[in-house]
Amino acid sequence: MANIQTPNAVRGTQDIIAAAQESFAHVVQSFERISRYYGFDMVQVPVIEQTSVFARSLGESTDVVSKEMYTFDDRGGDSITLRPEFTAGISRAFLTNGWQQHAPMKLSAHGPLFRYERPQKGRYRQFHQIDAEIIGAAEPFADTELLIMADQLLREIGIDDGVTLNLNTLGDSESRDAWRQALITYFQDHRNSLSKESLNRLDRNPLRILDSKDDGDKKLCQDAPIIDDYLTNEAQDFFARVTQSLDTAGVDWIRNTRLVRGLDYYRHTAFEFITDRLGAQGTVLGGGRYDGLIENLGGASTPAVGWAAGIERLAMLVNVPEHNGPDAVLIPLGDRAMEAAIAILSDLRRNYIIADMAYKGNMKKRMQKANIKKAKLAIIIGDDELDRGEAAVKNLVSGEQQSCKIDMIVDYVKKS
RNA sequence: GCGAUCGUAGCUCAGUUGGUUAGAGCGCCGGUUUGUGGUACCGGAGGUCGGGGGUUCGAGACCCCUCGAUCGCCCCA
Repeated sequence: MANIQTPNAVRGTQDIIAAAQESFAHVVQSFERISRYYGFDMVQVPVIEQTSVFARSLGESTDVVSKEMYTFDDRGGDSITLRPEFTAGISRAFLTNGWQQHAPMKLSAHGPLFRYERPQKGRYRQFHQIDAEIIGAAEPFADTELLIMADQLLREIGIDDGVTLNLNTLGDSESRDAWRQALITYFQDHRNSLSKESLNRLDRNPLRILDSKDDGDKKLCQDAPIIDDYLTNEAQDFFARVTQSLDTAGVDWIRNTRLVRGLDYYRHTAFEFITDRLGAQGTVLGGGRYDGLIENLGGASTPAVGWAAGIERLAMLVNVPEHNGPDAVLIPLGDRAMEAAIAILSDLRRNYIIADMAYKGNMKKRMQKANIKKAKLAIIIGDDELDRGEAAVKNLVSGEQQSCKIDMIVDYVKKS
């Protein structure tokens, strides 16, 4: 062997097989199915976008934009960014393709995202999300529909009992700005008791202080102004209609007045489905309304709502039952038998029977292989059987063995 | 970006205050069984102890650097 240092996988990336892959696929498949039921169209959007797509929409001062994006100049000198989230790219697609004509549009997507963060459990540099957006709908029903859909998804993948829907409103721009100002004033007055991190947040993202895990901050937040006192009548009404519809639909939720979202574009409804089973990475699905985003990208004022969920995080909570082994494993012995086995194997598979072949080693090895794969039947073909036009079929669960005409094997396997 | 813990065989781990040829279980390969799996018994292969440097007569163990993982902060899905 050449003395070459094998390159490692890039930090924060992972290779997913076996049970983890099963769980991952289960989440994606459930999402695809459910999004069809809810009338969403799947979209594919690029993994790379012009950097400005994200810089303008997420907010220049957010952590995602200011220090977590994979940004580089391509060979033509354009600034390109690997998408750190879906919403901005989908909004860009909405504008550049003239999809306004289809509004309101219900779109869903899934795929890899990239953020340059310190990896830990449930947090990776290449990670994957499922994503659902409704663009061009200002009605509270759009918010509700997305939440009902999220709730159904979590139920269907079987993790709803460990996850709680936290709901809040950030109000319209007017409410949000007034509240934000009141918060700044309040925290300015108490800046001596703020933690170092929160002092930092005071300039960049004061709403986030409400999310602080520092005990001193938490205490301070109890008496901080809450959004309810700053909501306009319209904003109040909007939120009331969302919560009422959720109750109508039987979706459980709790009000969390300290829930704010990290990205600048959120207005009105903000929500997170939170679990305590993933340590620091408790948010499993999150989103809200982003009425201002499309304008930030140079489009006409367009209301929109959406959410995204981390596939890895969901997959870690999911319990996928071990899938069955093949219905049959062929065990040919000798060259003639091999040819016969290829014919049988093709025949089985064309009849939608899960089948495989053990073609290495001696008889014992091949039987072991069939056993390890958890096959129901082993179909043994040697020269003796071949001469009689038969195969020996052994039931690996009961241990019983019978012979079967080769042209009857498909029927035989189907019946057992 | 900050703090803590960790990194020994394919996997999970043991390795005493630094002391000869670094161990176990599982897995893998072979045999008991040259056409019959799961069980059992016997044998075997497999390690530059994450990487680099240093201290020492001697380093898997101690020190420094580096890479990676995990946990927390931060951030977020």
